[in-house]
Amino acid sequence: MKAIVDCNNFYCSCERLFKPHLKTIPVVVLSNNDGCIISRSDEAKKLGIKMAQAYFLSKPLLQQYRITAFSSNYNLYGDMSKRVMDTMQSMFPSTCIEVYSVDEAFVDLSNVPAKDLHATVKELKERIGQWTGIPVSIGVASTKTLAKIANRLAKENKEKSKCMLILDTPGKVDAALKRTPIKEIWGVGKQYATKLEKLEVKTAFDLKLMPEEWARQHLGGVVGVRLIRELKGIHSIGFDEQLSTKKMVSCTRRFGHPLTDLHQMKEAVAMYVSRAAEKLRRQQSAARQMTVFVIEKALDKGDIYKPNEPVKREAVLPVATSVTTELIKPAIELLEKLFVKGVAYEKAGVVFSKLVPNESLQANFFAASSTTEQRLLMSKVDNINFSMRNELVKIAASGQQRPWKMKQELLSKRYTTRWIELREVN
DNA sequence: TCTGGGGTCCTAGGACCC
DNA sequence: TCTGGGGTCCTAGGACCC
Repeated sequence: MKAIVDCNNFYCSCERLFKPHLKTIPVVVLSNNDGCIISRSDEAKKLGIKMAQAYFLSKPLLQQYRITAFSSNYNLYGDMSKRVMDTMQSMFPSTCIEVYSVDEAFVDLSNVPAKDLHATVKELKERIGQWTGIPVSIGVASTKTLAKIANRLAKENKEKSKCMLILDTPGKVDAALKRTPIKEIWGVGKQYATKLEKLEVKTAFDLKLMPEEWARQHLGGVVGVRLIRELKGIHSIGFDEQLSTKKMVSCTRRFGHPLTDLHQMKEAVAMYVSRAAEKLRRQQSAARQMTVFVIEKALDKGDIYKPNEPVKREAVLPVATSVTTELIKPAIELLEKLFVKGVAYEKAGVVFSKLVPNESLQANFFAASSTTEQRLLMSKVDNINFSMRNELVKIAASGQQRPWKMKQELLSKRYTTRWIELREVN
């Protein structure tokens, strides 16, 4: 059996942890730039606050119901996520845990005897709650896809399920599948859902009965076939123990307000390069290729917001590197080629791809590769930035004033990772 | 004024090779 | 009146996830 452990309304739960008076008050957390709502407490959901709603559009509703909003505080969420995962490791070997996202992990329960399943799951849930203060829901079934379905149903009625649901008989599985609309299945997005509904395939149970051949042709080939098998209880989606090293890393952001000035754009891009390069170094790899893109400010058409397509340029680097200074130069050159005077831009981004692990770096005979000193410098910068304050040490090209910086007007403190921001108890 | 950011996997099709 | 048949590698684009 496999379990999915999912933190309830994760970002909101993190915010509440250090503000106990918010326990019963509806809470939402905003995306970068305070753009839209990306996490809602149960109370906020009940009041009709929708996921991904634009913040400025929902403001009246938030005020009307006295909903508390926060800017996203990824330092806090990242640290709490780690604590939750560590707690799981206190009960299971790390080879049985697959961290799937910041707030979710799969656990392989093959070694837990059927009779102990319920008690084990209950203990896991309670221990995470006790040790970290984060409430979680756990779904258990024979495949990952079914476990996700179980988890969703557990959340649907928390009172009754106590945030746990184990689908351990064919009868329970089918009942669960019949209660699951097609669009709620893990792996079925909007496109597939529309396609399926036209064929009167409306629940997960209906999909399970579809022929695999049909899925092969109309549901993304092997992806669709795998999906149907998983619904049938045939384990078809592998278990990845380790956090695998990423195949691309990026840093892309909307500006605080649209930019028309090349100089400011350069600062922003230099900043994004620094961030993405840090990610490269953290996973000990270097990039051979980079892409820079910019997005022109969308016309205000009144009704729905439709962003413009990104305009991009790529560069192949002479040698793979993760040294910020070596990456900024080509990035700025790409930006200069992309930039058009008089155009207002709302967003830019940097993507590093063709990543190679540090240990297999191939020196290019014709290009000087990063010296040991440069790498050492980078690791010192990373250490200082990590232990002190974010960006205490930064590359001069990324600017001092930063008029392009994103908005974070409702930011909470980094209670768990900065001494200076520790919560005080009077 | 204000609408997130960062990833993955798969497929089709083109270029090229023998 | 009908163009060989495999391979491989690469890229763009589509779909999905949280």
